Amino acid sequence: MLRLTKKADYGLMALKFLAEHPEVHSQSAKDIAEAYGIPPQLLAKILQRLTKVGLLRSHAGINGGYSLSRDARTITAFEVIHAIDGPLFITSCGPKTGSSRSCDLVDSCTIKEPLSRVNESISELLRAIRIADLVDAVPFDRRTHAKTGQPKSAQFDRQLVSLS
Amino acid sequence: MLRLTKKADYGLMALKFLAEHPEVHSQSAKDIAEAYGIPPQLLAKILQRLTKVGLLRSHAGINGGYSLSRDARTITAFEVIHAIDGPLFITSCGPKTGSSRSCDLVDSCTIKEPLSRVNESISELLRAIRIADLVDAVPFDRRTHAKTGQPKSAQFDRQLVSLS
DNA sequence: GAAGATGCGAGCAAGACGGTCGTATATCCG
DNA sequence: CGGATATACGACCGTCTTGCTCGCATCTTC
Repeated sequence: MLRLTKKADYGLMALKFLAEHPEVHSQSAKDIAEAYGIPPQLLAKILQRLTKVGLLRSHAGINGGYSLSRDARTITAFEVIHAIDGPLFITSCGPKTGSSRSCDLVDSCTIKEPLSRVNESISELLRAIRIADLVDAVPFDRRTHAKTGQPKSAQFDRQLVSLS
Repeated sequence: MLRLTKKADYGLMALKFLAEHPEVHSQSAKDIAEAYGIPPQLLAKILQRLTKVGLLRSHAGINGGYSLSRDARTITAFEVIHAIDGPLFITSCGPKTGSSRSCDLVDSCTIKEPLSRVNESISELLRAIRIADLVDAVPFDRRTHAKTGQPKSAQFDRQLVSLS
């Protein structure tokens, strides 16, 4: 499984949408939701959460809506996912006995430590992906014919290529 | 969350346990479960699934149990997770309209394609980790003092270091 | 044939997830 | 002012997943 939630998907899609329309001052949650067929009220709540963590700026009132609070090239997928889904642990047992329900085999779980390094790697992977990268992305079938001169995000490609 | 299930954790722990005790011909599910405080019946089902995909060999009867069907250095974490949790997709929408419930915005999901590359990267990451690597793993605080001459799995370290 | 093991299906409680509703509040415009 | 449009927020709810148990059949050794 290892999949992220629909809410995180929606959040990323919304940020991408905002990044694609920089000329519009602010887009309402309803507008974005209709563009993708997302339940408007659900998206609204997601955008509110993204606003609370400072990724978005909100503006109420007529012609109000949301806008990116930072440049799309500085917002990482990790931030978005973390804001919506909370901290990600590949191990089922969280690292701390804090707020999260720590499983009862914290001491006997011999596998948690080596996998926490994988966890860190995935985090770094997501930290290397920025909203701007999603905007520039090209479908696979067109990718082969794309002129590769000066890609927008060299680090993004390097990260992925080095692993495949 | 992006975490793998407890079942996958249990499966990896069990395989690691088997890899750590190569001298014993076969360990029963009950023995392994007691070693880690895992519900025996649940672990039994997990091991049965791992047997069905060919990662384990089972033997019924008295003094029966499970044993690795291949060398621990050839079994990847990806195989185990895939066998237990099924295929992993970082996007909430599966790639095919097949068995899995494909979400209704397959066409409007503009984010699925770029993230599928991340998905592939994570797969490669897990494919690079073998059960033998889990056995050799050393806790972090002891890791700094460990003599690094000839590590057991150079590729494992290289993969992780290159990302952190 | 009894004991100890796997194989397998059904079932079940708790929680997560996706989504809705209602209401309060802020802002713009006429 | 007052209506229209938007965000802010909490409560709620149905459904699916997850973790786990139970029961029974089957296999194998002593």
